[in-house]
Amino acid sequence: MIDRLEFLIALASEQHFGRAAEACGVTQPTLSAGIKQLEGMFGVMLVQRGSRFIGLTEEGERALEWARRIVGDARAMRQDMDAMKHGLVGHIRIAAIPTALAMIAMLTTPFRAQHPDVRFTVLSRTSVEALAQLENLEVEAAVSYIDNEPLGRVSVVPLYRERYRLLTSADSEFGQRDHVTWAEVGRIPLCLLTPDMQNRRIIDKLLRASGTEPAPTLQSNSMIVLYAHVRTGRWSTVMPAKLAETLGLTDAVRSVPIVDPEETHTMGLIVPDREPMTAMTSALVKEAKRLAKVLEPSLAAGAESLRPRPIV
Amino acid sequence: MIDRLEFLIALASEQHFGRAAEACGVTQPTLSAGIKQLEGMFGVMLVQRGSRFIGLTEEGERALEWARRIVGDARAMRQDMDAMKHGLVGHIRIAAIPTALAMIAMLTTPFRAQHPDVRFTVLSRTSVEALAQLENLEVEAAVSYIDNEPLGRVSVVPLYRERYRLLTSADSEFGQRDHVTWAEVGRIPLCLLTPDMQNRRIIDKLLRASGTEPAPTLQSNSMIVLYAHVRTGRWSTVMPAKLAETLGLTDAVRSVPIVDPEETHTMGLIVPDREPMTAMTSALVKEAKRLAKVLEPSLAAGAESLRPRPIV
DNA sequence: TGGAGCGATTGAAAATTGCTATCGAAGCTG
DNA sequence: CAGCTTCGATAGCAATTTTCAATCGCTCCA
Repeated sequence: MIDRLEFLIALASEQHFGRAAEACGVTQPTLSAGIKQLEGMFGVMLVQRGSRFIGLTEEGERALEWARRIVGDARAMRQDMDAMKHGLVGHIRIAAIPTALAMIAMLTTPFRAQHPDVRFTVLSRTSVEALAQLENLEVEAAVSYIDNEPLGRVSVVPLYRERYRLLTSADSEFGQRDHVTWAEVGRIPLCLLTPDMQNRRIIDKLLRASGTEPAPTLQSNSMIVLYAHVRTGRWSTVMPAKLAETLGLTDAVRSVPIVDPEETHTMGLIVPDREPMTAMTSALVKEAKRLAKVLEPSLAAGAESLRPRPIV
Repeated sequence: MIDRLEFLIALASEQHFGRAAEACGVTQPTLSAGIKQLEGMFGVMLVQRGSRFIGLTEEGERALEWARRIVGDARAMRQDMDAMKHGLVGHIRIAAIPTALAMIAMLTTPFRAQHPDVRFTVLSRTSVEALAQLENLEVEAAVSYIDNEPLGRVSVVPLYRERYRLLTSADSEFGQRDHVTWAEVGRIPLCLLTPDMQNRRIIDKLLRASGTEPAPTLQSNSMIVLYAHVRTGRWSTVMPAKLAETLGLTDAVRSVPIVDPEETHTMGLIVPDREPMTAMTSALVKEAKRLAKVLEPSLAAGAESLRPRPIV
């Protein structure tokens, strides 16, 4: 039964019977039959039938929600039983947005000190991709904004607030200032993330609110690229303070707080809302809470509350 | 896989391989092998092996939590797909505590008007039994106290507050009063529910707080028994106002508010906290919210809030 | 010490599963 | 529009898995 549900998930994700089958490690007829079995068992069509894959039916979409949940729990159960066997052993995959990548080390390093047999995969993703991967069980956790775009059915641990800095060379127009306004930032040429990144959208919004149309002279989906350009002394960029600290400043590069408005956005660890949590997830959550206490005590205090009872 | 998990649940509930097998509709060797397969798949012992069933291991208990969840979701998925097929058809089982039994009709009647193909089973249970049955997937919903003893992983819809009345004959000591105190109630002979009922424990606590030791002259686990005794004109009892209204008063029986302290306890509909909810559950929740608005507008207002995002 | 109860084991029958090969419909191309 | 490709469905067959009836061995208790 559960393997059929995996077929459905794969089919929805690949939108193609053959590729879905390959992803599941079975042949196409097997996957085809599996879907047909689900349809028979429920007595409803799940996929729109045509000469090729068109899409799921309404019932199929609903079934997909359940399938994701059940398959997710089944995998979590496996992981959890493994953890009961050997202590925490295994693999955590984390999807993080580019501006959060540098701080992941603050999470993974103390975690590994406590659980040496856990391996990590950290993926750079847009916030939308990160949530999608969490949903599709392709990662165990995500680090992204938790106060902006709507999240799905997840639990969050607030980690810190992003405060923005202008990174610019010491001898540039604002290189010696102790703060600049967004309006001023808007006047100089910038390297920024690509617009699929939420950080870029936030910066765009702040620039527009201050009356300038964002027109970066260079954009990339990697912070490394932006930073490398700033290091040449000829470019500027905007990045969160935490990230600027991690990258380290040189004599040539200064980090200038941007004010007016001094807007902040909260970053957090996002994990599937599953009860019981797997031992792995709950260890990660525990570490994240500890980290939050260090990074931003005010946030952490609020997050200490127990899980509220859902009132529907 | 899922059927094996059902084996585990049945085994935990029956504490006996043979009976568990029967409950699952398989033979004992099949169930035995199923459990062994789970153990093999996870690489851990789930049951304490001995000449007879002793209990689950620690890992087994943990696995049981997951199994309940996964099996519950799988059943919910089936129900939900059925509902998508024919509209709302099927069976809702509700466990309610005795003092709430009368108001169930206010939930089921309008529900059935909208969904004529749904059948109901309403079971009278103690609050502890009701929650256990909800947990074991033996009922779809419960109606019980939501502000006293801790609930499990469930969603609640507050319905109304229980306010207590003395039901007594018109010609008895307090028959003409417009209120009595708990201390006064403690002085007269009462028929009360048995102590396994939470309502009884609440009343006991209130009586003790007012300085009398509860010593009912008759106790029963059925409100009907209590009411029948009061109707004879020779007995008194304490019951929630809502229930007293439903049973209807005669000239001979009066309902006197009890004050000092005028304590109230909240009753609510309790359903599994599952996302997505089945069509059935969500229709029931919707009806319960509507009912709450009629019964106790102040409560309903608070309950309108969306499900809070869990912050762990 | 013998019987009853419980769970494990065994071997054979039955059911299910998954594969290869192939088909037919639809879309694309020259 | 013929030929080619892609996609999903179907058929037949081999392998695996599942289930059951029968029975065994252990333990507890009378």
